[in-house]
Amino acid sequence: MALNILMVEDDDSVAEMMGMFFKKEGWQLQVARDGVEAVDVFKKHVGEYDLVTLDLNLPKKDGIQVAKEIRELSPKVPLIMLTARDSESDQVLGLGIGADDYVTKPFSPIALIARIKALHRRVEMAHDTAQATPHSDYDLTTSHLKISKSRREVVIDGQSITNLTPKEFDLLYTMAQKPKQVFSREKLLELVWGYEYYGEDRTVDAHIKKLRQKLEQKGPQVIQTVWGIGYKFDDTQG
Amino acid sequence: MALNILMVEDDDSVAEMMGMFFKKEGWQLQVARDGVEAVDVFKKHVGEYDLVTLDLNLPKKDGIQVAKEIRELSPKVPLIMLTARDSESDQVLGLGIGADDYVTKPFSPIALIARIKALHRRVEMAHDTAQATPHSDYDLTTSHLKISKSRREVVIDGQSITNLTPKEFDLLYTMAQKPKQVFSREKLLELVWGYEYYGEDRTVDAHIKKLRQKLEQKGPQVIQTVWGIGYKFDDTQG
DNA sequence: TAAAATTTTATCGATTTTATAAAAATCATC
DNA sequence: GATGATTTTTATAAAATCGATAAAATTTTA
Repeated sequence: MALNILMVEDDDSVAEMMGMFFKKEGWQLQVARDGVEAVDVFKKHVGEYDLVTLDLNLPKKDGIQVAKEIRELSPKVPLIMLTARDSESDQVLGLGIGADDYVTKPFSPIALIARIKALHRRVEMAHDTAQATPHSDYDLTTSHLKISKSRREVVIDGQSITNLTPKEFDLLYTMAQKPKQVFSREKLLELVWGYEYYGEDRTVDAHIKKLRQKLEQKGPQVIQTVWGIGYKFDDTQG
Repeated sequence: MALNILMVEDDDSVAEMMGMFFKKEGWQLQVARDGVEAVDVFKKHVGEYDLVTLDLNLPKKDGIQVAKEIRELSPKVPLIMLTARDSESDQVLGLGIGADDYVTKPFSPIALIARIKALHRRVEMAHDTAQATPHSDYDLTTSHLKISKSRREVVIDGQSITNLTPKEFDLLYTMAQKPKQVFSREKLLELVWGYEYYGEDRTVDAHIKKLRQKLEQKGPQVIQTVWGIGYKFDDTQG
């Protein structure tokens, strides 16, 4: 993941700090210091940025206006808004600018990086599935089950399951994407709950249990325990 | 996760409070009250701390200088800077010396603990290749067998073995990485069980026996006893 | 060949890990 | 805000593994 990021930020210290963290990740950073510069730079390199972060309070032209103009140039580029207060975040959402995420200041560099990775992963996945399943309702098919992300529905041996909770669905989908691969509880926490979540390993167990309950009413055992390591999805046996 | 943490903090009330919270987590806390003490303590116990938290504003020697000196002694030790909310220029300087995260004061104990856990997990994961996404299904192939670390699976003469315990798998993988090389029991204890483990040689024998049982049901003898020395992996004969 | 040393095998309690259920906390919706 | 659904935590039971020991088998050596 070698990202090219445009950061619109008037506070040099913030930009500089993020530059150092991005460098560690191997990412390129371009900084624009006010709204007018932001639009100019984006226009000149349209299509080149993988992601834009945008401060709401900017000199010369405010963040909302900049967001709108960027959206006109590139309707799909991932956009993260940086806002000073929660009330502003609500504003951003209310305005329907089409920001993909927002982060309130002050934020930790790690947190912003986590958000960028998560957002980028979402975008990549949407891209993949769009290519992979243009003719099918389902995003993923294995021996015994079919999964539709848009409908949040799982079909196991022809029987539909629509009552999975969000966590249950995400857990199943994450593991089913790589059948037979063993996922540690820590890895599942990172992939399903997100980098910024800090919970107990046992939480995963609890969700696995409920997921198994719902799935195994209607089909074979598809989630196996790998003792001392974690869990895996495999519906090719039994 | 039993961490040993060095907290460099001149405010006793902060240190004391964190001490209580860390205790709940089962973590060890060492406190240094000024910059000079910090470097002294770190130097004396170099390599022993899993993580250092460092206040930027310290008596005697400032946090930036302390960070630099700690970095020279241990380039990789996770380092979290604690900074006053409005001194962002300090943040930048602090981060220039390779801090891994920073937390702005005042912070809640829970938040700092969360950051510590996240950072520690990140460091652990960087070490841990077992959970990484593989390029191929198998990490290692020899005459009779293929080994997949991510699946914790061994295929011997085309037949899959998925019921190896963690120790059994690690033992096989360790030896199979260098076929024909003889490993003493001590060496295997070190490589598989770890440096800190002080156990009996016979333990290795017991695990070798169980491993052979599982493997030799489905294929040829792949682990040979080297009398008076130890064991080796070799599946080129038989 | 007999004795000594080493390896293999079998067994078992202690420890670690996982499953399950239920309580507590959080979140979302009206 | 109250209510119900979801998520998380906690407690305990159940299962599997680990590590030590000792006995049996094998190999070495005297």
